[in-house]
Amino acid sequence: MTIIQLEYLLAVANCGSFSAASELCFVTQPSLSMQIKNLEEELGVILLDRSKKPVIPTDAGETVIRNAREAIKAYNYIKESVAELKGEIAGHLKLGVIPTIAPYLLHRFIPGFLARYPKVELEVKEMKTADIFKALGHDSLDAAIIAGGMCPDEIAEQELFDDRFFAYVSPLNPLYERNNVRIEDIDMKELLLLSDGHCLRDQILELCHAHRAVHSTCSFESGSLDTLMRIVDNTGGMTIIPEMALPYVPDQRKNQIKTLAKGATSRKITIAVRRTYVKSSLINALKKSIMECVSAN
Amino acid sequence: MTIIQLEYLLAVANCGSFSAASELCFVTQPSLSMQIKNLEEELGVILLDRSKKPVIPTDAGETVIRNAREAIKAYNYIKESVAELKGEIAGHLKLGVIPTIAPYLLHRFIPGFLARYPKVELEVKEMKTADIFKALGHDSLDAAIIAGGMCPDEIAEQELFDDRFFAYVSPLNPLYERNNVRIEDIDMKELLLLSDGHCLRDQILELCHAHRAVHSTCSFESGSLDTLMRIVDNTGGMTIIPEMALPYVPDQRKNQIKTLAKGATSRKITIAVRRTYVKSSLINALKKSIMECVSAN
DNA sequence: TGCAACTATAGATTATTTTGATAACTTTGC
DNA sequence: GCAAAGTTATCAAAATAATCTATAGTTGCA
Repeated sequence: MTIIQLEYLLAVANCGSFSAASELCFVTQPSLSMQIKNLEEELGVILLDRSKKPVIPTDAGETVIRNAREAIKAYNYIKESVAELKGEIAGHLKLGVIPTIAPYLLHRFIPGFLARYPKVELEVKEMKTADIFKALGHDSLDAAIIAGGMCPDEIAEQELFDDRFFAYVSPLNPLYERNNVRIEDIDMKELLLLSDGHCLRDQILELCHAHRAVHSTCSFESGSLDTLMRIVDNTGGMTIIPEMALPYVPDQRKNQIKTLAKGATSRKITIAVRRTYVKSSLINALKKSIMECVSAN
Repeated sequence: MTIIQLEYLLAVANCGSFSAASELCFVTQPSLSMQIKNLEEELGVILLDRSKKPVIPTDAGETVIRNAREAIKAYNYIKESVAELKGEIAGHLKLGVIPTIAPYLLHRFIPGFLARYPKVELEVKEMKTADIFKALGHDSLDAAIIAGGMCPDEIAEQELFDDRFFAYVSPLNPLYERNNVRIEDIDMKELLLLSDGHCLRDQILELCHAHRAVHSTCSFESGSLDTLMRIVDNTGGMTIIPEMALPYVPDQRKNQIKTLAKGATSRKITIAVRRTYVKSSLINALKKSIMECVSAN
């Protein structure tokens, strides 16, 4: 039983196919098949059910895969601890970012981060929060930038900064006349929201429901805040946007931005990592880069 | 960085010598030296200081060794979990037993245990409690049978049974006339004790000190209870022996055994294992075997 | 039935590990 | 200080293991 065999097994478990896994591992398919066969022979159990499409683990396979993930984590942590000891900021960092943060934050810290730590290979992926938690769980991600506050136990959060909410109101909307919008004045029928699965959507709904019991359906939904704002511009509606989106509102639209009155009208931006065997030196470097470019404002 | 390299490293760390480690790993010394060199090259740090005798780890080596132990544990646990899944009671079990338990318990359960689980390779070692805790820490032992109650945090105990204390009194001693001895009647000058490091010695001292503040030096010390009893027979002294030793007192000496009056006059016999990645199926089998032969009395 | 996509098998090739012999280096005792 | 003993490093050859290419055998789907 070698580390390579375990890595091949995890690759198959992750992508549900021998041939796809072999590409991921940069070997030919027979090579990978052979190693998995050897592993099964040594353990004396069939680990994968090849008759199913996609290939799924057997019960024994589930157990081995679960434990193998732990073992590989501990194994990788050895190299990591040495790098940290040497003070080297190097290695591969897989970072997830939620869609309501990515367009406003990524381009600000990534150039600086890469310039400062040239040995780091950064791989960024835009993902929704639920997928991020799953990916952190089986090491498809090392860390993620999310709106915090509802992490499962096995994920740890480090707070970066607070991100206030603002109303973005169409000139055709009666609220356009105000400079400060009260939550209870918002007409839910005119509130445009992100599509399901975006945590910003849930946060905004929660914000509104805290002030009124009505559960209203929304007239339009989109996956992108920018799209949402453009729709607002051309209808009588409104939406709620985070502070980090403000600089990207065109100047002639700036007067459509309204502050929100009182209450917990903000989200916390955090870095989420799994609790065991994190690439702590890389994460700290990342945190430093983000904090610097945020506080530079 | 392969598992074998890590195992070689741990072997050197455990025995302080390349050549000794190579015997332990069943390879030649050049082979082991080469692999360690490769590991050092890959990690980019010197792990072992060869100038010292015995060879000691560098600071980086300490870190790597610590993390490698964790990784190897997790790695071994994979096989173990499969064995457990298959319901197989098999594998290698390294068991430590303290000297005041070994001669009275081992021979009773070992034959039955080995007969019942023929695939288990049992390796028993008589060790003092402090050494057992250390050995459990770096996997030189899988489990141990000890007198419980003072385990460090990282060691877990499972209670087996209670073992009462009895007085074993010389016919020449005034207490010989009694059937029940009170702790406070014992003359510390006549109490023979095991040599330093035996936990039974500490337990008895504690027992006596709880009843009187005097701190007396003992006139004689031995490493074996049997020796102690033979000395008692031929002097006017006495000692304290555990219940499990009673059947091995010769019949003509049985009347030298006296019960002890009230108080916590017993020790708890427990199985100690480290908290992570234990060979739980093996341990359970062991526990079962011991409990059966103990309750058979 | 036949095509497409997938996994298994086989033999040749390449890479890695181990070995045995030996050299270089440390300690220890005299 | 200088052998003698013990320990680690080096090197080329042999043994072992992993990979590749090519191909055969599956399975699912039209």
